[in-house]
Amino acid sequence: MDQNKIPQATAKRLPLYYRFLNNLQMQGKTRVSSKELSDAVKVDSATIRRDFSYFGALGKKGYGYNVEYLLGFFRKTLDQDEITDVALIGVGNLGTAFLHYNFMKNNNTKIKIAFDADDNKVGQTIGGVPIYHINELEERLDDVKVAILTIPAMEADRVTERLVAQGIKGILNFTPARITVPDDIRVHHIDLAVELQALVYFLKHYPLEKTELYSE
Amino acid sequence: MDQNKIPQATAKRLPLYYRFLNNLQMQGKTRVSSKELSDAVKVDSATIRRDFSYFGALGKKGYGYNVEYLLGFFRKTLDQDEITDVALIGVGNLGTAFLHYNFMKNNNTKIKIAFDADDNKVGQTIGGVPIYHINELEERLDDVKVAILTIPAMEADRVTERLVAQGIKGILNFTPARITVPDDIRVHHIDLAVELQALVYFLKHYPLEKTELYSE
DNA sequence: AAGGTAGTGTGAGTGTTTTCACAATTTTGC
DNA sequence: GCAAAATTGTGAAAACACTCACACTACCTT
Ligand SMILES: NC(=O)c1ccc[n+]([C@@H]2O[C@H](COP(=O)([O-])OP(=O)(O)OC[C@H]3O[C@@H](n4cnc5c(N)ncnc54)[C@H](O)[C@@H]3O)[C@@H](O)[C@H]2O)c1
Ligand SMILES: NC(=O)c1ccc[n+]([C@@H]2O[C@H](COP(=O)([O-])OP(=O)(O)OC[C@H]3O[C@@H](n4cnc5c(N)ncnc54)[C@H](O)[C@@H]3O)[C@@H](O)[C@H]2O)c1
Repeated sequence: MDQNKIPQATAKRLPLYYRFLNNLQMQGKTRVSSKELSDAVKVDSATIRRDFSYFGALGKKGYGYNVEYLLGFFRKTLDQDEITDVALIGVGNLGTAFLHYNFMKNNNTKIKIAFDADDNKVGQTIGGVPIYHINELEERLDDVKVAILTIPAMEADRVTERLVAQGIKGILNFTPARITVPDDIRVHHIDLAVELQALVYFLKHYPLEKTELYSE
Repeated sequence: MDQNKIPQATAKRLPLYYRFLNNLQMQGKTRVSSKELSDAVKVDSATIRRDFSYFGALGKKGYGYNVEYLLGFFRKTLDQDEITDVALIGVGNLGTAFLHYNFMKNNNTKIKIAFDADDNKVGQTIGGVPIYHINELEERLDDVKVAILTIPAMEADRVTERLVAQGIKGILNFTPARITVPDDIRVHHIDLAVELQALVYFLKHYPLEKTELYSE
């Protein structure tokens, strides 16, 4: 839809910039430099300028960026105006935490509906989100296009297939299973155990001196 | 300590390989090819071979890799023999989920101790992990070197400072705050709201046809 | 209204990661 | 015991990402 000239790495940082700009605005700041932004979000200032430059000249030389303007620009770019509905599959430990949180603080996504296989959970409402039985997936999902997967790894492939059949286009997968999907479905894996192990590995094997290695 | 010739990107994939090899072994498989691994973990087979090659020649041409041998090798490389103790700070929605889970299924990390500021939580034990008051951090932390941060963003910087003062070397930060640390402390951010927003952004703005874009 | 200052936008350079593609080698089946 | 099949390990190329460094310009101060 847009020019997909924007590098993947840049796209991943946009939500971060957006959130920080929001904070700035709430604090009443009207201008900001790439240097200040850099200190706050821990991304090199040249990288920030480069990132912004993919969208054109948003700043002013010798001045910096106008917070209001930049924010307005990103709001449009990130489609912050329309809310994207999300379905959550699996109301266990993690799923429940997400329902309570619900990603609504300056965010454009909202968990609208949840599913679980456990009859004790079905019928409840957590954080304002109704929980239905997974058997009702096909009739209840409507046209939700994004799903968060927090079910046991064993179930992941089977449920994924059903989600895809219902027209889901994006999946945020918290299970350790690397799920298989058609090419036009986007899956982001967040594998918390791997993240923790990787952190430990880096601590043990990498020179822990100078040059903080940025977050991801 | 080790030769840090291994690329960052490779290091992040190691735990993933390790876990999958474990599964294979439990299924009784004795050999595996980079192609099979590729299908399972969704990483290009050439990338897998390259990754392995940093550790020397682990496979045999025309045959593949011996699961037992490879697993043994990674066990040593990833220090799976010794368990790394972890502290969890903030026993709220997310923190509680982590305590219940505790990363112990084929993993080398264990949450050993938790802290919270809420007196109602202090004194409890969740998933076998005792919860102490954050005021006791300095006396109770012992020589734990890794912390998981699941407190409100507002508190992040203040608590981080205390953690660093106590000798913490690695932080897995789930708060949206980009915390500031000395250069020799490693921080990995996992920003769930950003992940979700980025997924939505990709769905809307990137050609959703062919070529699945790899996870992480 | 002019000179100093701050700070962008970007060309060019560097570093990192992925992918291609194939010679080398072992296994497998006959 | 030989030919075909399988699959590694890696040089080389391509793709991607980050950073340097500076010309340029808008703002600010006096
Ligand atoms: N909790 C953590 O800290 C943590 C950490 C890392 C990874 N994970 C992964 O996240 C996933 C969820 O973890 P959890 O701790 O929340 O597990 P959990 O067991 O607490 O929750 C799983 C939920 O899914 C439901 N469920 C089971 N089968 C289902 C199905 N077919 N359809 C719909 N719902 C179904 C269960 O009823 C349960 O409520 C797991 O794959 C786990 O490996 C969790
Ligand atoms: N829950 C989610 O799904 C989710 C999603 C994205 C991001 N996050 C982030 O993760 C963090 C935790 O989220 P949550 O939902 O678990 O919040 P929460 O409010 O449920 O839990 C926070 C816990 O930290 C404790 N706490 C507060 N100040 C403390 C201090 N100084 N020291 C020790 N403990 C302290 C509180 O008592 C509470 O138990 C937040 O920063 C949140 O923005 C959460």
